[in-house]
Amino acid sequence: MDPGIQERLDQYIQRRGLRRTGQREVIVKEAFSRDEHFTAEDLFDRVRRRNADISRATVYRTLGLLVEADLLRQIDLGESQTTYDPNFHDKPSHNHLVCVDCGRVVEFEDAHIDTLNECVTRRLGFRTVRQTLKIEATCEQLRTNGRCPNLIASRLSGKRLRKRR
Amino acid sequence: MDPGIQERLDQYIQRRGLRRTGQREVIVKEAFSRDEHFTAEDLFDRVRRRNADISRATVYRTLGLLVEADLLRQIDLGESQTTYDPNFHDKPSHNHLVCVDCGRVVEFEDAHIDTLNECVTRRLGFRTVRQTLKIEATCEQLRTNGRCPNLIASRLSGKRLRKRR
DNA sequence: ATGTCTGCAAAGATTTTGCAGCTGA
DNA sequence: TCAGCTGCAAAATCTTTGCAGACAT
Repeated sequence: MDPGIQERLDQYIQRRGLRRTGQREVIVKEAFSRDEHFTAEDLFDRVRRRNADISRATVYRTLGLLVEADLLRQIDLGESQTTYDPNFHDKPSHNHLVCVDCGRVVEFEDAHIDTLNECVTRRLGFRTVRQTLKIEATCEQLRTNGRCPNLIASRLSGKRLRKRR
Repeated sequence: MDPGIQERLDQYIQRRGLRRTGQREVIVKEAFSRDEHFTAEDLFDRVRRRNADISRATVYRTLGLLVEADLLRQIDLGESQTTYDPNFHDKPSHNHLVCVDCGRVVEFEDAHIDTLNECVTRRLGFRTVRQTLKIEATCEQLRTNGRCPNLIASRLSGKRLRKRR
């Protein structure tokens, strides 16, 4: 886990007169231990696997805290559960491409996109606070070769995107 | 309401062997009677106001139908209820700017954005199916003049954005 | 000391679904 | 006719909350 995360969280906690607790420590460590997106339930399961004594409510409350502290971001990947993205600290302005064939999510940054969006926003009389770009796309390999390595991998791991409920 | 909507819906209904019912007619007419975004509950209320005999379940089911038929699009404006956008038929590739000051939503199109995103997608080995760009921004007028007409208007109508639950 | 956190269980909000009867093609 | 549609109420899903006791500072 990027040590900057813990540092920024500590600052946030201090500034607001909150408390550093064992539960928060475990949850935060787990949330940022991988750079995968996750849902509240995912995280609850992961936390349970290493420490059986944290309640679902605390996980939800800590997620709220991390979002307020701007360490975690809620993103919309088209699923019914809220998804959290732990990678905005390293890549503060990244976008998401979701493969409709296999559900794989690719994160990418592009300065041109940021610049262009900023221009459009200015022209409309606003100033950008945050932008969210999601591209849903099909895999070109699957299209031309009839198969795509991600599709196979995702079938094996059961990771195809659920439909919005 | 754009007559193309009804036409495309009829086609979809025919192709899939579905039925044209009175309830669907009312719901569809109401959904596309304005170009505002709405939630299932909003639409249910509007429908109720003109015809007291349609159930919430039918509204939900019809919304699902309209999304499948690609006449309505689910969008993420940061609220807890699913929001539907009836304007994708007229403007198939528009984006959303949400003012964080007043909650106003501005829809805009920009060919440059589309082109650029398409390029990036290609470079990543995919082909775009759909893109969703949401820009959260502050009002420049509010910033420089200390006030913004939309903020005032939105306060009057109680339309500030709810926080994600 | 005292205001924050936590776990629990209950409540809340939103959406989906099983079923019996109704209706459009 | 008969598959699809509807309303109803119940269920399901996801998230929040009130409360009493525990804990951090």
